[in-house]
Amino acid sequence: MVTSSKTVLRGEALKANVLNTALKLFSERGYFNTSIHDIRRAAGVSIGAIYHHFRNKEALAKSLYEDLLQQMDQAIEAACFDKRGCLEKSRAIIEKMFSLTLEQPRHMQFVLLAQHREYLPDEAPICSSKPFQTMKTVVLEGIEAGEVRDLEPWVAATAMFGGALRMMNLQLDGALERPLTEYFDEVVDCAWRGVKA
Amino acid sequence: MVTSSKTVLRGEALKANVLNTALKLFSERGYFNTSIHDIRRAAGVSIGAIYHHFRNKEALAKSLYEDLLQQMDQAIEAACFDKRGCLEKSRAIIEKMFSLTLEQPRHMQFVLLAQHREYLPDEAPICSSKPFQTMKTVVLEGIEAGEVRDLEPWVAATAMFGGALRMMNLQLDGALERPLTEYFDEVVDCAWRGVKA
DNA sequence: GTCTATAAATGGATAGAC
DNA sequence: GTCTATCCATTTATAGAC
Repeated sequence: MVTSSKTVLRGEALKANVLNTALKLFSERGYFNTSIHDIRRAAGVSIGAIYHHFRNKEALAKSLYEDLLQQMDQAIEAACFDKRGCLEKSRAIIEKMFSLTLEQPRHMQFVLLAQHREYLPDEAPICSSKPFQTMKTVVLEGIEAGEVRDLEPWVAATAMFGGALRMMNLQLDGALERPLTEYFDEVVDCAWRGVKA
Repeated sequence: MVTSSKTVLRGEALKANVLNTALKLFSERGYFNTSIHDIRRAAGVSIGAIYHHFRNKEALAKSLYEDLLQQMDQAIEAACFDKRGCLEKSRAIIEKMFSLTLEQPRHMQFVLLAQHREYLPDEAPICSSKPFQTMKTVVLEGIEAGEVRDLEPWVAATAMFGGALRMMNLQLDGALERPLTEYFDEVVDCAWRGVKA
């Protein structure tokens, strides 16, 4: 994905390089601590090239954010595609989110932790984004199927996934001694005991 | 707390007014979308007065952040001071955090959701702050007392409080139809079923 | 499509009067 | 302790050559 700085990129390849570089910088230092000049320098391209591909800095961030949200949603949908039942689907979702947090911490940092509304004023809150809707739906179907107790939908969803999301938070903050995946079974077990019928 | 703009404040009263104004703007628009000039205008004071009381913008934010964290910790400690047992203490903590979220959403937004390390580089991650340590300790004591299952400490703490924290998040994002406190009993019930011995 | 140079504005911070 | 005026660095974005 990261292309040698010797190679002179053009067109779509250059655009992809800008996106990768921007994601790296945004997730490491934050949106406001990253200037267009920082991206220009790190990507080895010119200001003009960046503004040719993106209307402004905000559009660049928006493109990144929406791409990553969509990728995350596809990963989650794919993970529970062949699973049946609320517990199995929830397990698959948490397992996938945990592995993504370990494999692509920057992506997850940028998507989950950043306060996007500070620089993307028109963006909906992350809790109403597709991946989070998917999680809520899985739990709702569990209630209808009688696998999950008849709880208020938001309560049921946060009880099922809230602990896992906090653990991802801890991993990204460097608070955990062992890699996230080693806590997986206990996390799912606690959440399921909390909501199961 | 908010003083009339007609009143000309001086000394500590002026300083307090600057802090209140800064908190309001930081929590509404974010740290980077708030300039010193914005604070000056909204507080009805001069740039010079602000820089007399605070070394720079970062020191102002740091003062706010640490004050609020301490207030939150005191509120939590006070809430479970006279309670006995992990369940009762956890209930009291969540109840207090829920009411704070409703009464002082800006404070909680600034303390819990903002990415402080982007502008306070030397600050520890929020998960290692005093209030979060208190929550973890309460659960740990529950394990030692045999009230809570023998879980990995981080898992136990996130299972007990992760759902509640997500619910606070939803409230602050305006996703909930009813006020947070109405979900209280179900939230605590789910969390406790997840961890109890 | 990509480059360099530069415009235009903003923001943090200081100086010095009162 | 507070004020006004101003400096200087940085940043986003544009213009125009290649």
